[in-house]
Amino acid sequence: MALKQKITLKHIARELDVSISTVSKALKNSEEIGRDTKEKVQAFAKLYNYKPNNIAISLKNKRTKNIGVIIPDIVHHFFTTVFRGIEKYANAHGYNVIVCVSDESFDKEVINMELLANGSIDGFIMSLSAETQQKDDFNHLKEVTEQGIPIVLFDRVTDDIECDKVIINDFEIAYDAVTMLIKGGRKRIALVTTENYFNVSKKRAEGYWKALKDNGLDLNEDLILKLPYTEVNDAVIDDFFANHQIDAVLCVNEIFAISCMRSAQKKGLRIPEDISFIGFTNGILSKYATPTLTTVEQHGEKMGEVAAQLLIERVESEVDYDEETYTTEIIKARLIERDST
Amino acid sequence: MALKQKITLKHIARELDVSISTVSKALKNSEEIGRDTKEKVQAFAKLYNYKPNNIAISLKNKRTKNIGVIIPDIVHHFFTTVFRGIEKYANAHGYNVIVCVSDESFDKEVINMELLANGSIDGFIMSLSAETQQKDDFNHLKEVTEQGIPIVLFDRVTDDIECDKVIINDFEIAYDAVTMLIKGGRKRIALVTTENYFNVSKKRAEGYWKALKDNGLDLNEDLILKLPYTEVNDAVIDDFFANHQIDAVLCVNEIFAISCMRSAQKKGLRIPEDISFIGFTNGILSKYATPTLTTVEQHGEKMGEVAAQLLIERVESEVDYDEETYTTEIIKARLIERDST
DNA sequence: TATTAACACGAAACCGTTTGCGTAACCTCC
DNA sequence: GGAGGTTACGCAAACGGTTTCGTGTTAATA
Repeated sequence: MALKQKITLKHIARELDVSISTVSKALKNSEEIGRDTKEKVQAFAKLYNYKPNNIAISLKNKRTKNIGVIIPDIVHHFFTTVFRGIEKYANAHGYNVIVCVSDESFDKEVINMELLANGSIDGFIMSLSAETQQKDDFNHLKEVTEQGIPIVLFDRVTDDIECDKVIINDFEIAYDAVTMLIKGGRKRIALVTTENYFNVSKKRAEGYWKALKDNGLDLNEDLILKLPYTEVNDAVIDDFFANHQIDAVLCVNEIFAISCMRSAQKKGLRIPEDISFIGFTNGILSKYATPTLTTVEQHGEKMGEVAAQLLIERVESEVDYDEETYTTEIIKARLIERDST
Repeated sequence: MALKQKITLKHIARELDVSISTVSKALKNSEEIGRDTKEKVQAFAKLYNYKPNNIAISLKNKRTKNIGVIIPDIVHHFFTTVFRGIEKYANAHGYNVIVCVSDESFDKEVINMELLANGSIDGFIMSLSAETQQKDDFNHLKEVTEQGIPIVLFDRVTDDIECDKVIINDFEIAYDAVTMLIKGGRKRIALVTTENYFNVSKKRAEGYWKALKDNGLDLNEDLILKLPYTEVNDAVIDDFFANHQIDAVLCVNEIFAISCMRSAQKKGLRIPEDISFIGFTNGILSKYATPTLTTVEQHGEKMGEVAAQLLIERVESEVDYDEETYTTEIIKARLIERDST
């Protein structure tokens, strides 16, 4: 479809028989331009609904007012809430958001970043894909930062890259959750988690261990179930519950928690009388499960807002730090108690 | 943060002592340029990792390779799946996706569209906000199409705008769902829906009516519950179930369905023995509810792909139709039977 | 030897804006 | 009446590419 001619400065200039620069200045209400001319130009521009071309301005300013967001998955409650926070803050500050989904794939992450890094965006907000964390390869991030494009990492971060970061206090909140279970009289507390290369899972596991230790409980490796993040295999979970004496479970996400609850219920256990459950991510599932699930609210929207704020501030700061100083913001998670505990 | 100088054609040209045009052509492997020069330029470009500036290309081509997506909500299973489809297809065809969330607000929808329409995108894919449907005001869409920017509407569409559309067969699938309930022996079938200004809800309601009528059942207005789309008020639902004899419920979304199931369960009804439930949107809730929910799979991802395809084809078609001919693609929904029926 | 075609490259326009600087025209004041 | 100061505007470069057309050099042909 051929675009119909949008009106440009040139058209206005030709029509009013003045120069392009005069039109430009007149529309900006420049002192340089005479009263009459300004009024004439502004009236004409309004009449024909002139809007400056963003692309041309981007080229001139070397600023696109676009933020690139790269997340592993969009059909995922936590990421969507973070995204909402980003979008909200960005929009309120005149920025648009370009989203790319890495689909947990290293290659897609690389490709997406390269695509966007060629002028399309002023900076990145991202959460690392599973594969990237597993490979432990962050050269694509390094290249981007070396080009002077700022990155803000959230949730799934890495120490290998120097940039602003936004995370939750995974260790502490897991510690608190397990401590709460113990205070409630639970002794055989299971942990259902993903592989360790997930930074966050690792920290949550450490919080779990520490809480057990601090309360005089042994760390029983048998009570730790590691599941692939992709597909929940109910048989494995059923097996786990069949072969272990468990009176409480900490799960690193909602789906794991719900699946475990179902398995326990199938086995005839009563929740929370016989067994308690705590999950991560205060999503729709936790709220509507039967029984409702006690869970860790990660304040995703807040994370997104903070991430966007950090990025925009850095993009707009004209200062060129000799020794750049990056901050890591920690969003305090909160335990929401419901019927599963 | 000051951007470090990215390498441009000009740099390469100066360095190799050739003209900018030669460099440009050499990198495009133009026949015009000699073998030696080409190799020299290409090697140099590779060495310094030259990548053309997207913005400059956009300005020249008047094509951004960006798609603007405007949806009412991002923290919503259906919209995220559609988005995933859009993103997937778009990315595979070299397009990026800029997302704006209207938040069900007319004003935000207008502002977002105006912002993006000034050169940032080649076309829109959108689903109308609740407020827009309620106000029945589509001038912002008209303005955009009159500028020659194509729009593809999905799910929440309007007849007032001539453009490509992607919808599901809401009427038929609601008809089928209710018919199934009737065949299962249900007689007092409730409909839990939103206000009528939602195009889709209206069509679903019509399917519901038709199925009742075709099977000799009376349409009982008492058995229709209209809820606000924003917040589910459990008290209202409890009230509804307390005061009506109901043996089956068709809900226009997942949340309504789950909320209703809980209310029925509270009342002591057994699902599906005493009462059956069917919802719309095959999301995470339907899958993990107890009992699992029979639901209408809308194939959101497919919708997204089709929408993206329609848009991209229109954007890339050079033809300027005298009488533009628009298509409305209907994605066939599918009933997924689970334990609630 | 003069004509011409092929080759390899550069100049310049263009996309739409912004902005520093130059300058014509008028005014003012001594 | 010339110096100096405003005022109001235009020119041109710049952002980073693409592309059309022109041209100098060489080699093939008449």
